[in-house]
Amino acid sequence: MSAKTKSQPGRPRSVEADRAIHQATLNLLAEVGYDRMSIEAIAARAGVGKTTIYRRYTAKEELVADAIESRREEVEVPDVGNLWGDLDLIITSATQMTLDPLGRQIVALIISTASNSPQFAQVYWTKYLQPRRQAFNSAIARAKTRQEITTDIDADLVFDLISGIMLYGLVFPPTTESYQAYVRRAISLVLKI
Amino acid sequence: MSAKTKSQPGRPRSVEADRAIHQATLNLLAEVGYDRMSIEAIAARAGVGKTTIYRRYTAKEELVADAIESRREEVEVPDVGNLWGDLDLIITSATQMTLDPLGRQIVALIISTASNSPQFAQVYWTKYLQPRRQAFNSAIARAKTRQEITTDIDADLVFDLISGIMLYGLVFPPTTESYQAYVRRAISLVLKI
Amino acid sequence: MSAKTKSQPGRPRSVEADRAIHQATLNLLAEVGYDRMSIEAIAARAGVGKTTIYRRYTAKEELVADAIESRREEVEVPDVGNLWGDLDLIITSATQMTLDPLGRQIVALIISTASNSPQFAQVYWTKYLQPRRQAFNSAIARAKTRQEITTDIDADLVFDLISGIMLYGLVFPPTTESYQAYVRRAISLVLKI
Amino acid sequence: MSAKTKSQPGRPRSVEADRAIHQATLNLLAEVGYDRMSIEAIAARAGVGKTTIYRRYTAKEELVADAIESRREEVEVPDVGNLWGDLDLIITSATQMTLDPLGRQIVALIISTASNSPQFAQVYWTKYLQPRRQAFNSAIARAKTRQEITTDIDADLVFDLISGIMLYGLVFPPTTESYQAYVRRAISLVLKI
DNA sequence: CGGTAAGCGAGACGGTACGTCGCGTCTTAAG
DNA sequence: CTTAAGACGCGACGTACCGTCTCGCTTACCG
Repeated sequence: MSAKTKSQPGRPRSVEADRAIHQATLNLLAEVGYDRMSIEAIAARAGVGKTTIYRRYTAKEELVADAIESRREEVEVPDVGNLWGDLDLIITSATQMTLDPLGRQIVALIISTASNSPQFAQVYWTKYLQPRRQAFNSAIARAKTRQEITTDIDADLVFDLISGIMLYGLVFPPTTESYQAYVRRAISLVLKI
Repeated sequence: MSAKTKSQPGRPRSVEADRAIHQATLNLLAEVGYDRMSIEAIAARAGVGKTTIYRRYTAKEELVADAIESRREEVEVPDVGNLWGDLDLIITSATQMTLDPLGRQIVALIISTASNSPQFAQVYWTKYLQPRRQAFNSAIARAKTRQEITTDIDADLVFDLISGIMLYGLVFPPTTESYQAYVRRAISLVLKI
Repeated sequence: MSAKTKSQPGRPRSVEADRAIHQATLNLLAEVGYDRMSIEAIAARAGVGKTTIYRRYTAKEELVADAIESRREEVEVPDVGNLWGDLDLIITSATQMTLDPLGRQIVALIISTASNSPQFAQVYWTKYLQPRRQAFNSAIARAKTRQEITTDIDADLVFDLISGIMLYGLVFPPTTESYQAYVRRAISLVLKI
Repeated sequence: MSAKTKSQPGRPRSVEADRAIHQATLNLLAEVGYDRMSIEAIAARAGVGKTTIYRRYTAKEELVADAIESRREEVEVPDVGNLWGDLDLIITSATQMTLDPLGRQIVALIISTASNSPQFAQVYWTKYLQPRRQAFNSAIARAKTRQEITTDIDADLVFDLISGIMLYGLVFPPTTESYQAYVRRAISLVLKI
């Protein structure tokens, strides 16, 4: 008895509107950034009444979090055969997200708001951090198998340290070397290799 | 004699107004936070016309950066005789900044905006990070002298890693242990001690 | 059936707001006069957002012209049986308008602005001048019937002359006699009676 | 001995500044009109500090009245040998004042403010009306001498009626004939010629 | 199959804050 | 003691969005 799809009375919410709202939100986020992005502009861009947005979301945060979450985004789990190859892929994948304007805005937004807004922190965690942490754990496990790493390491803490330095490097970009080189140097130090 | 202090024509800007604006800005920042803080309210609180603020700053960022910069803040360079004692003092000093509301807001603000605004990044760097980096370097040097540390380490990079994990821990607070314990564990790992 | 009353989409404009705006405008006009009357004050007095006013009117002139026009004002067409009786009523009716503060302000405003603003001139013409001109024409016609007047006169031009002297007398009030006496003297001269 | 030119202590007021202020005031009056003309703009245009203006005048009215009064303006008293010739000259002289922008603004200003501001009424009276009234009186007197006019007329009242119709014609311009023709027709009627 | 109930676009509503302009006063140093 | 310059506290400007509220009009389902 699938009572799950119990239909409510009245006209159902339009999925077209959902899509249009998500799209408009992401476009505007990329173009003007979170702060300068007005609900009014989103509604106009999506060709939708403001009511239709406010019926779905009570706060701008919710709206944007949902829009970000709706983005299809694959995090590939690489296995190129050696540790540094895997790590480079992970770093690159994490970094290239900041290359298009939307990615930059999303990162900036997460940094800005994650600490205040569980909303965003959650989305960011499950959507971006979690998959990469898993990929990282797998890479480390494989490296141990290959005996590239012999010592016991706290993979989670190492991952956090690397995430931390990457975050820090975005906020205060290194001046004497490239971002990539800087991060690689940090990883070396942490992994003692 | 250089004519540096060449006086401009016209009535000079009021230093009283400067002070009042700084004070009102910091108070409101602590009370309602950066986003909800209106220029109008600052002017009212400071007993000053809006013009007087707009004459000095073209953007809210500038105003707040300047107000933060104007705060007298001593970063003591501790020397308690052993490495962990020194490190604990540094961590604590960095952490306790987030204890009063103003400190919390300032940190949140820096995290929020530093990546977008060179303005804030610069202030944060010279006012908060730089002194602590120096203190850290001294502590490491003393530890070497005492032979608590024998290996050669890249103190700057280590400092960045620690700063990074502290930042990361603010954005995604650890769930299974205290912030302090989390940071100590990370430092241990990085310093291999 | 013509589709004249084709209803626009969206929420219709509030007639309550219309009324409140008119009333507040007239009150403030009477209290402080046109120049010192701020849109902000009107909005506050009417319990209405500034936007609601700016949505309806692009200029203060328009707003005030509309408010004045909305005033119900009867111009009685007198017939007391002889010419001078009729004329006195017309003069009095025109004059007494300046007795309450609102009337004074409206007259002052029309005098001030009519030459610059077709807006006001039009309102004043159709609302105040036209009815009186008609009343005057009727009075003259009746006087001819009664043979109080024998010569042929250009009633419109005479009316303009009288209006002119009344205007002139408001701008440069006579010093040696009353306004009413001054106007009567002028009418005598023009009508050669 | 002539203590008239008793010199005050301190620096005397600059007559250059006086002239510059007058000139700037008249220029701006012509360009943007009385209402939109700001003291700040006058000071800037005149190359003068605001203080210098406020020291001389306490109100905008005073300033403008003084500037207008300072204008050199000749009202010629014509005598061309017959009444209508004289009258035409007077009408023309009065009318052509409204041809350049400054003239238009001055007339509009006088109409606007004369009834409220004795200041302006006085200036307008002595500077513009009085001379023309005298010219008119002379013309009438000469016409009597020439026996162009035989009846006794109240020249002052007639002048006021003509002034009135000219004012009225400026506020509500005649639509079926020229201003000049309209005024001539009115004069005919009043003078019964 | 016709009624009922929610969703929809549009856009007006009372507000708050924006950044600008001008007011009339004041404070400088220079003359 | 005046001057040019220009900062000051203040009040209003006209605009942009906020989140809420009507409108007339679809949609769907349910009895």
